[in-house]
Amino acid sequence: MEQVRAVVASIPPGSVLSYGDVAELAGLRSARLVGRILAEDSADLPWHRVVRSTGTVADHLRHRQLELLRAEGVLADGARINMRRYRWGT
DNA sequence: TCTCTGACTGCTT
DNA sequence: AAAGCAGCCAGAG
Repeated sequence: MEQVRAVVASIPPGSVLSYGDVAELAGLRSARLVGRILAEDSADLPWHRVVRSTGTVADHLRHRQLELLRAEGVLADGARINMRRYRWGT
């Protein structure tokens, strides 16, 4: 999980990754594990740059996350982010 | 140990 | 477009 934190911390502003992407880059097989790790402690991480593979976000985070992303230039089309455009490394 | 529960994902209805 | 379903990992009771 140290890897997970390292990966998330390395996502540049204006870009996003899906939980699955982070899991893969960190050498894990489960996207859910990534979400669980962030849920425990994401205080010093740019957690808002991690979204679902579809570009949507969990309800309890939707408002705050989209707001933080908007501040970095990642504009959401309603409640969904344009992954084709903002996904990191593609 | 077993069961339940998610900041998830891809596939099929 | 929306809802169901089966894998997925680790912590809590």
